[in-house]
Amino acid sequence: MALDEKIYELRRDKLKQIEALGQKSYPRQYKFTHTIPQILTEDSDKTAEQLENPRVNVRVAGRIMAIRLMGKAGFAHLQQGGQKLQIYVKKDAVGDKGFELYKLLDLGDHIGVSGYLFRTRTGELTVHVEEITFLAKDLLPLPEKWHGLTDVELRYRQRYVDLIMNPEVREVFLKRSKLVQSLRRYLDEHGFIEVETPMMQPIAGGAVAKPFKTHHNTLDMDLFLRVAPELYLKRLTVGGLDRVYEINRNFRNEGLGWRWNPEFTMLEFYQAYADFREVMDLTQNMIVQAAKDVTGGSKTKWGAHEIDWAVSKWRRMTMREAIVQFWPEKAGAKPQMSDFALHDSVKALVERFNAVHPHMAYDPSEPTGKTVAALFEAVAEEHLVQPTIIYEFPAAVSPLSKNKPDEPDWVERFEIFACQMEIANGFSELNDPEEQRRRFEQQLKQRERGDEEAHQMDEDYIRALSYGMPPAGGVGVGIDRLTMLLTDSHTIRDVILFPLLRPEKNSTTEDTEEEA
RNA sequence: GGGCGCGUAGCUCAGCUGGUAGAGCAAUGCCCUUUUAAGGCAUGGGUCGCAGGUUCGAAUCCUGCCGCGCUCACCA
Repeated sequence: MALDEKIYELRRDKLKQIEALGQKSYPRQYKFTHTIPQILTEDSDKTAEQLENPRVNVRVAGRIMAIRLMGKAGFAHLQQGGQKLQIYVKKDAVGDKGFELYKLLDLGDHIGVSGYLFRTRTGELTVHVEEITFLAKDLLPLPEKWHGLTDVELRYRQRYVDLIMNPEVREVFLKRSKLVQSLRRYLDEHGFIEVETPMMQPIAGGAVAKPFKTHHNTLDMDLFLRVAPELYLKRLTVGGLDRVYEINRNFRNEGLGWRWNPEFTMLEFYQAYADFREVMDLTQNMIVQAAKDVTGGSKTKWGAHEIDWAVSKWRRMTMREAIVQFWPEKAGAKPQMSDFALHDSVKALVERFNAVHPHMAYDPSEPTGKTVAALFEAVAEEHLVQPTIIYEFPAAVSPLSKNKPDEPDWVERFEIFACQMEIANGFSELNDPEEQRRRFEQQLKQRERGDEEAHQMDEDYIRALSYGMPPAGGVGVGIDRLTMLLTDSHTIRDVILFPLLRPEKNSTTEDTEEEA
């Protein structure tokens, strides 16, 4: 028998002994007067004398995270809400049965105690226990108290244990929740309504990405998990929902990395009668407000960098300006604006860049605009640590945005970068159905070239646009990445509670697969 | 998918040029009525990721596989 199985059996045995003492093994509820965080905020400043007169009586519940028995008395630390409070259990105070119960308790058990607060000889705020109530048993041993749980794989697989042992993990997810709250509040206050659109779609549109495929049995229909809600949200602006947003999951069947998880959460919103500049400003203000709501200030730490979210500190430049500004000296003279217009001059830029840098992928048969966008990522992205707005994107990588009136190969689109990550993407929405059809047709040509990520034709979307979509600006914001920025997390897996992992060996899922 | 690294007790980790497995915490028993990484004495606990190979002998060397991490490529 494995050690943890032995401990499991031993603890089941103790549970029976606890029942024999008259305690319920799995009671239904516990009426508490205080939470542990509450006691710590209310009573941490009180002196020993102040706690004696008048006495502060408390009933609190928590999980045992440390326990020390010393003959006929003992201490334990209870944890609740990520915080710990010490309890003192004396045989004289809890009686024979109460002390028998105390001796049967293990690390990880849930108990409730009633008693009064006092300070120990060393000054620690402690509950002098008069009654212990057993609440639930931990049958499996918790990780070691000093080092805790550090194995990265175990932390992701058994996030419940990670959350018990590592308070900073709890903080990250509390901040993530605050972030989403803040974004919702901001949009609600600006007259947006929240909607939910299909995650299972017959055509996976709205972004350039490989979708996951699934199947509905009764309808005998192949479906895709959505890569973006975009086309559905814009159908809603056609329907008269002038300001809509959705916060939900997108699924992209692509590589994993520190910035990429196959399912990720995105905020998308659309505002009728606004262009890309107006939603750009709105997004910037919304993010600045969110940083304030989550962290309490306008500056946050990310690794060695201090990120200043104050609106006045944001930089704005066009994609072409960014390539010029961050062009590496080793690659020779900085590009001229006119170099971005022609296939051959762009090719020359790539060759100059690749000669002195790790090679960026380059396919001479791809549209010139696509190469420019790739060149931007290779040249500039790593320099974009402070919040920066990059605007004016090539039309070739923007099949859903409006053209710049004076430069039709470029579109009214922007992205927000910080800490070398793209965190938002927005544009003046293309609402001309005939131009949209031409864009889809261009994408189809890229598909024929073998680009699996290129957009498919969506006839119903074009039909919707044909009923007249108001001019609108729309934006997508990566919630996971924004959480990373605001919590100093350096991998997306640290801001996703249950990141995708391969199935565990000998797991039940594997067994059932074999049976099926 | 490519490259690099890791996998030893429930947890955190040692284990040398190959000689048959260790510590701390956790666990079990005993002592201890203000301790706090409590302490003291004693005890139990291992398919050294899996499968082959080399060898008299493998946790250790070799090969393959599985899992994880980092990184590169593709993508947000």
